[in-house]
Amino acid sequence: MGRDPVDIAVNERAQYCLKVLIERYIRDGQPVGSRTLARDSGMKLSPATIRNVMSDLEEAGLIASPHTSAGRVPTVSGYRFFVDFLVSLRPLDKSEVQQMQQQIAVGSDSRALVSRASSALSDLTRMAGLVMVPRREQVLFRQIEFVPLSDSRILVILVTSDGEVQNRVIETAKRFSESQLIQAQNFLTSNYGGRDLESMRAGLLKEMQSTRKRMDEVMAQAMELAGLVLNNEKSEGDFVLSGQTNLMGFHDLSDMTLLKHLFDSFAEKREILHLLDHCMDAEGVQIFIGEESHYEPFDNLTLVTAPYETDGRAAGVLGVVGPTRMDYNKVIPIVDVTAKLLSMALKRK
Amino acid sequence: MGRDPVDIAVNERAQYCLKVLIERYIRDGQPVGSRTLARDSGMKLSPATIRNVMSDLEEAGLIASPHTSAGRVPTVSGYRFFVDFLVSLRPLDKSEVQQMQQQIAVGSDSRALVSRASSALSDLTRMAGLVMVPRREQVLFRQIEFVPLSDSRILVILVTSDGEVQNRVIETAKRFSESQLIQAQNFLTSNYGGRDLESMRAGLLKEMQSTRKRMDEVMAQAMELAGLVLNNEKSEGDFVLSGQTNLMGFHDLSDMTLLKHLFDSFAEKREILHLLDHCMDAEGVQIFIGEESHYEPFDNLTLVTAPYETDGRAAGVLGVVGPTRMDYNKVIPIVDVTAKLLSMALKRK
DNA sequence: GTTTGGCACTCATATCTATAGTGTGCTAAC
DNA sequence: GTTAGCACACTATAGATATGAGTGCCAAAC
Repeated sequence: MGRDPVDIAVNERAQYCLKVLIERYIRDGQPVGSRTLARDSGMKLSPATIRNVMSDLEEAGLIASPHTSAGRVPTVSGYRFFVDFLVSLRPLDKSEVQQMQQQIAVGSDSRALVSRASSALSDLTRMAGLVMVPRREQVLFRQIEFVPLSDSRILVILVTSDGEVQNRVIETAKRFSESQLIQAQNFLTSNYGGRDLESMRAGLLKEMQSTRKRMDEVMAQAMELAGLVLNNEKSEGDFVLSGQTNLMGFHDLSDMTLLKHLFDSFAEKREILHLLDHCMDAEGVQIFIGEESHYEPFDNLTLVTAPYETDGRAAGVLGVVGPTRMDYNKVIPIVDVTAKLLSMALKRK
Repeated sequence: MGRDPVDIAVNERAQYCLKVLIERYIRDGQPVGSRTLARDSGMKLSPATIRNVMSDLEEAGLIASPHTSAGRVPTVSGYRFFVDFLVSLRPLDKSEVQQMQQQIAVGSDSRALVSRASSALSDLTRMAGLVMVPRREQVLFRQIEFVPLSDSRILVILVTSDGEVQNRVIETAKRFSESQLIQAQNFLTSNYGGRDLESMRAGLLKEMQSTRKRMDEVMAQAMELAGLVLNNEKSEGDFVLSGQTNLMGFHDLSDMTLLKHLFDSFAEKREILHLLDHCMDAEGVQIFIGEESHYEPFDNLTLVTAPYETDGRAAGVLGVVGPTRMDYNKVIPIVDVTAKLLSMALKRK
């Protein structure tokens, strides 16, 4: 890996060369040689001089050559240095923002919002868009309904503050009368309405333990039912993915086997959720270049994320996935703005 | 295309050769030559004789050679002849069926059932599984609920006989009181409960036209709301796809661009639904080989479908998608059995 | 008339070779 | 510190050549 990139060896001129080199490489995917770099840089230096500079950069581990006589390409450290210190972000123009705002803000439930945000991300970046659904701690319990389907089957509908509906069919041992069910749902709604799902779940558990004996059988069952719904698979979180197929267009990602692994891991979700969870705490845009994510299917891919919030509290994370050689200047602002727009769209509830 | 495949030229021996050739080609994907075919066929014939037979088969348009000096590969007509007359279906063993039955039958709502059937298909065939969700005509309206979210936003929940829940947030111009909403949902539930969604939709439309003037404002709105939900995107039908990435493993399907188109068309859904619709009427397993589907992304792919039913009436279609060179002997029974199992699982409701 | 062996021919694939082009590293001069 | 020049390394490309699989056809055998 060489020495620390921010080494004395890498002076301002070298940094500028790195910037030009990376931008050039991002543009057309070819290793760039000293000749082209000398021309591109605009500085009045001969290729030979540039070669010395490039040699320094290679020494510092920021660039590398695929083989003896090709130009140089950025290494992961090179990209890292670039996104940390050298990017010149290209802000979206107002019309783009407006269009996007419109696209996202066509209100309704948060699920639809999230889904549209994801589409917006993939459309704008032409890569894969990724939006985590709001974490449960942020979602308040509003109402529960029990709908009898047959003697032993009950449909439980859980409505949350964001207009989201979760439902599940449950098999019960004994039969409940209509009035019993109504009684149960009134109890739950009045006792837990307005609390967030996590605390509701905890409260239910506690209550069930402490009052197991003397509690009305129906109530106990109702709580159990509600508990079942809350134990939903989604409890670990979930995300919406768009534009997965966009990744199939990139020449950089032409290895079918690797791409298959990637897609499988998108479908698997678990590991990726784990990865996204990590980004919740961060302040703004966060970037994982290649192996930095420590998640094998993302090798030679880059993940750009940003957290979004509802009413000032962190609610989730969104981002895009694309080849390491992506247009960071453009992508970073897009992710940033999308997160902000989504936060705004989720606010007025 | 040559003459009609069932030509005089293609006698019994030739058919047998075709069968052996196709099974061999399916096994290892290489064009098969006269030499190997002579050995494989088991008949005591020299390669030279086989060459004559193959020449006849080529004449009939059932096989072709990629170039002058390769073996022969089946054409679409060849596969067609094979699946129509030559397949020796390899029935699943009891344990497989049982395992599958178990996997599918873990009751609950039809959506989950459909989803598990799709997974089963893709797992067993190692290709992509496809299950259309039951058509609306087969689904009965059970209950509707209006949940006020804010002054102008109402959550509409529609419960159907199969335990399926559709929901949608609706913006209304004016505010409704809680009791008005309850009144509306009672009206709808008692008037339309037990009818299928299509007839409910039609009935609502008619009612709204004939009684527009003298109808209670709330009822009108309620009907409009219900109508909105019924006009759901899903009204055209929907399907669940599994194991899409399985298709990325096949050497036959290594063209990334084509695969991208295929995946995009899976996401698009419309055209594929159209295709599946066509298979509803058929009796048993139906097969579309390559261009037979007349749907471009399916060129050099094969779609094997079978309709399934609920309570004796056709309800939907399921199937698998894979390379034309698939193991028909195995796949056809799998699709057949899955359809039957799904029909059984949907029955007891 | 069906089957077979023999032989010439075709074409894809692999291997080698030559060549051109690109870009580097090093050294010596400015 | 910068530049020019030169030898060297490596890739990519094309052409030449060989190899091998498989066909088509014909004449002889069954």
